[in-house]
Amino acid sequence: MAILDPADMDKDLSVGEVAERSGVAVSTIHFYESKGLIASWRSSGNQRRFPRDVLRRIAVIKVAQRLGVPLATIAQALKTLPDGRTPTAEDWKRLSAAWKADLDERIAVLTKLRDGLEDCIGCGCLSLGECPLRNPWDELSEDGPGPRLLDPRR
Amino acid sequence: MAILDPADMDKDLSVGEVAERSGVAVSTIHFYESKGLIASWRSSGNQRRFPRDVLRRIAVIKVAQRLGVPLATIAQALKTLPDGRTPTAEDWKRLSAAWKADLDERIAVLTKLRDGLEDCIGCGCLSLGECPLRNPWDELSEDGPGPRLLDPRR
DNA sequence: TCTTGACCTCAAGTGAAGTTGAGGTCGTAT
DNA sequence: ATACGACCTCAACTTCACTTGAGGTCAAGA
Repeated sequence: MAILDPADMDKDLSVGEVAERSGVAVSTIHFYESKGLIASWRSSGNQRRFPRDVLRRIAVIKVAQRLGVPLATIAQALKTLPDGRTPTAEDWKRLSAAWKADLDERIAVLTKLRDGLEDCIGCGCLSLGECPLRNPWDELSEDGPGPRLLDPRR
Repeated sequence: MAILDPADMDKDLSVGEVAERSGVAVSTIHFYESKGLIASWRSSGNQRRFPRDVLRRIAVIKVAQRLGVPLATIAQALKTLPDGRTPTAEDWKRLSAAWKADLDERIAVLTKLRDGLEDCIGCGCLSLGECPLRNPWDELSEDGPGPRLLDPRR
């Protein structure tokens, strides 16, 4: 099938077309479908057919991944949308704002870690109880019992 | 054996003692040894005995991990030390300075990502070619062909 | 008709950083 | 003498996000 034939512009997409247009591998698309992140119907010959908005869904997934959001969380977020619809601009605003908060948190943790490291490079002590890098239980990062935010790569 | 008997202060440590004093699991110590991060000799009864400086080595490993350095890299760094000695304050200064650069880089990437996201939350476009979040090939993070720094969780 | 290419399913492999379990040994306290 | 805890090895399992491979189907072009 010719790619980008103008007459086909509103037709659903095969898995290969989705792969080409979204930049992800075919196997990844299968995988996302198995995880419920995207959906397809089947042609008479049992081939997947994707509505065009799958491209936007994949875009959202990819951006969320760059933000460090795990696939399972992305899947959950997408399921909160009415009818499992593809995120509108409004939906995206809500989702991305939430994810941005996690990102902020992670940046804050890493920044504190860096500052602690800066203080510590000179001393070379690494002494337990004195060195802020040694035990994660101080203000460097709220750890210990209690709720835990998005894994800050501790 | 009583723990912390003053008479034993200069003896080598069993794996259980190392675990207790370093706060890592026994299985983790086995694992680190298998990866060449630490070393031990064996007692007459085939039990591991660790020189005391293993505690400092483990401290270095743990801090490096918090910085996001993969174990394989830590292992390599430790091997660059003469005789595979445990890092001195001077060694630590050198190693941690290098790792701090990676950390800085990661923070910079995440910060740019956040800024891009901030600009994008309002628009909700996610349009390829316009949205800075969509393609990682712009100044957001130097990708594409060429050397690649420490994986910025793309 | 035959071959090619895109597609299908399902199972298994990858790598990081360990954890868990089975089955066995060592040494000491009772 | 025996029980107990700490130790031993080795293999297999875990999670995440996929990739790879084997074996099979389907439709179109030469």
